Amino acid sequence: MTQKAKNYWLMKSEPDVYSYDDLVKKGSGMWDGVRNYAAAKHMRAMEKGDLCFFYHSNIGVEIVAIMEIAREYYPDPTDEKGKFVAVDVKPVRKLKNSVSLKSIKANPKLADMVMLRQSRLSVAPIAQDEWEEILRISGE
DNA sequence: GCCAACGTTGGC
DNA sequence: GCCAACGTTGGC
Repeated sequence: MTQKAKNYWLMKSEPDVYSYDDLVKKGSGMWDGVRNYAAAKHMRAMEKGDLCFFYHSNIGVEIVAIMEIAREYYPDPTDEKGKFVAVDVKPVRKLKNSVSLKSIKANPKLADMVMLRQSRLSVAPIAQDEWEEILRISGE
């Protein structure tokens, strides 16, 4: 049974630390280690079944895949102070073609994306029309 | 490796 | 509660 996603997100990871292929290998993953209040706020708003782009920062610098929120937020076990949260994710599929930051910046429809306005934010919301535009660019 | 952007910390 | 100093992120 497929649930319709209510919200769309984007999460960044450095692929030499944790890549989409690592997530596929494991089957599912815990998204932990976020130490930024704005990012944590977004994670708290995530609902099971929401879809999320997997973005590779530093190496590649592109959106490579789609994943799904498999479990809503819970206290991040790696945060001793108990302030931050983690969510569980599972892979959905790789994009047919990765969407580079360059092509996002070049697209006027994507100029207002949160990830461009706040480039250092590791977890960002995506509007539905932005989501669809990125899928279109990726050749889906 | 550099540097801009920006979040966090700590003194007052 | 302000703000300067500092640390971190992430693109290039």
